[in-house]
Amino acid sequence: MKAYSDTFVLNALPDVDCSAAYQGDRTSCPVESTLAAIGGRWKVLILHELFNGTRRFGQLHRSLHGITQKMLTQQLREMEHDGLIHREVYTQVPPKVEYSLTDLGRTLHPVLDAMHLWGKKYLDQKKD
Amino acid sequence: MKAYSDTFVLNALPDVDCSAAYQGDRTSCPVESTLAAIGGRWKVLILHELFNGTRRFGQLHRSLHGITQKMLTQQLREMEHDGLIHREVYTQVPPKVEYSLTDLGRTLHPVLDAMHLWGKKYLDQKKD
DNA sequence: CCGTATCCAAGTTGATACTG
DNA sequence: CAGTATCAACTTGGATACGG
Repeated sequence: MKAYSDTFVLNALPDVDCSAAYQGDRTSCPVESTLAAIGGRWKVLILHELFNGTRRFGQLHRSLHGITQKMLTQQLREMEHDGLIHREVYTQVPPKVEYSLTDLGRTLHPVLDAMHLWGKKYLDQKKD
Repeated sequence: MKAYSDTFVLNALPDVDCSAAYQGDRTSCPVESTLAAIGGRWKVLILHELFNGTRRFGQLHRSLHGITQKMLTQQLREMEHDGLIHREVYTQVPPKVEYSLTDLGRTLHPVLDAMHLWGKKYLDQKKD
């Protein structure tokens, strides 16, 4: 019980009434906001790509095996709207569009890192 | 760019090919597994409750304003199946069922904590 | 008290074809 | 190259009623 209390800032959680988060929108609870920002079908994979550097639309399309153009555009637009990524359009023929992380987007790294660490432990444990 | 590289274990991410995660199931990438485990409509709120202690079904139902019995049962069953929570049935009349976090469930704390911290920063920034 | 069963509305994702 | 547009399939969540 006390195993985590001195390791993590646990009582950061209760300072917002997350139990009442669903009156109206889903953003009253910060955890829900984070989930909304990265919870899309492909968003963490897109973030993973962009953490490795700037990418063109076509590059992302080829890297994220199985994604359709529609979904890629849609997820990128949402992340741009949320301020996580930057979209740079080069007016030329043929067109060229580059996507990169914003400063805010880069601050997601510890979140993804925590999720990655837990996921690995979880997958290991499931083998038993 | 190097702002985070010495603060976090960044290159934990690329050791699994997350880009190819969607061939077959959605669990090849550890980050996706974590998302699957906590991504339900009410799961982080349920976890939040259970981090504060053991709860009866009715208690959860009252705390999570707006949740239906069907959804509460469904989310609890999924989390039980994933090994995050423990379900203790007391065979008595009227029936009594208690839910609590497992050890694995408790290890989610740093994840939720990271998400909570980021969400707060995100919500603050959106006010501008 | 703690559920299950059924039905339905809404949202999400995908397949496919087309365009500046 | 980097998208849009349209339609169909699938998934999710909720309202309601009933049961041990």
